[in-house]
Amino acid sequence: MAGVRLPFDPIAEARRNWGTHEWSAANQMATATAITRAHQILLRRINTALEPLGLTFSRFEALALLWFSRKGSLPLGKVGDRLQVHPTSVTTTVDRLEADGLVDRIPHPTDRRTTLARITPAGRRRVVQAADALAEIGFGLEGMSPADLARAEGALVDLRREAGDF
Amino acid sequence: MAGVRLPFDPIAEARRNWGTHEWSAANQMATATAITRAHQILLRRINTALEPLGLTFSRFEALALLWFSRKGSLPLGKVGDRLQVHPTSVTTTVDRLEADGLVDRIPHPTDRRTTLARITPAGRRRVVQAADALAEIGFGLEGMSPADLARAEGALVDLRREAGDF
DNA sequence: TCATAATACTTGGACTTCCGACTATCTGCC
DNA sequence: GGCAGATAGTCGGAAGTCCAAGTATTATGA
Repeated sequence: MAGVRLPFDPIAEARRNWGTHEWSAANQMATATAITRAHQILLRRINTALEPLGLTFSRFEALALLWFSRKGSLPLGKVGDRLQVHPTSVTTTVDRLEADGLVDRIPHPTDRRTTLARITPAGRRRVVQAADALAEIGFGLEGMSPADLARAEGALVDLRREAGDF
Repeated sequence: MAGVRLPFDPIAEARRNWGTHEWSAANQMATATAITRAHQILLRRINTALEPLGLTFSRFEALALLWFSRKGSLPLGKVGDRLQVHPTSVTTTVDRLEADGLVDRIPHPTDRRTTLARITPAGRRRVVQAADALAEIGFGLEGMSPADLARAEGALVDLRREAGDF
């Protein structure tokens, strides 16, 4: 809805409707749009690069999380917390990874409610290939200078922290 | 996959695998993650705020685009171009808006292939309420200072321009 | 002129995400 | 000890996204 050179009237009308918020609201709208578009671009490029490997970005994120973990396994709930997604999404994602033999489910040693997702040797090989493929395309961020990368990351830190991302 | 304090070994391992890309790749991964998380946070807050109005962010975006347009109507293809979404998504979105009486489909005056989506009076009333509701929550960006808003927007400009967003 | 290519939109299918509801298990406190 | 409430994961359903394929219409150029 922006990115989209907005004609003149609408902005004025929007400002009238938004009352005293006008300035911040307009800026927030512009930034929200920019983040949304950037995410769309990113996701499309990343999924395209991952597609030959039979992965999607969300499956890659889960696999990489296990890869990065000390033991190569994590409770499903922890995966959801780290990736900030709903428990249901974790179930689906792990289902797919398990069907492809990249991960398996094992019971938690002491808590019988808990299931661990564990990366398999095939999963480790695959995630390395995927990381390679993503590095190749600059994680979808080609077009951003090193300075822009740092600026974007820095500007988003407060939002993420305030939302409990870390 | 980050946001997620990464343990030590994995980073070193990733760097070995990513060969000469190490520096930029690590920064790109961090930024890609930041954008992804920011988008998740944003989308969740916005959809929550819009839910009582029977709208979602994508439906709001389409409705706002028509609201902002000079004639209150646009070809479906144009809507997709502006919002950077697949034609199929436009069809679905307009279907929903039309079912709710916020938009209607009318034939293009000269090109019979083309269909125009036109915002209805009810649609105009609804989009104003929605814009209000979003201004109320700062478009999901509460937590970001004015300086951060500008920084984020500025940092993402090149990415979007290079990807043909505007 | 008229066949071929391009454009506009829709349909069907696959994938991801979320929410609400449900089962199983653990924890805490009377 | 034992029951109430919290926690872990899964299932069904709704919504969004995309791709591939199909129909209709317009544009191109030999």
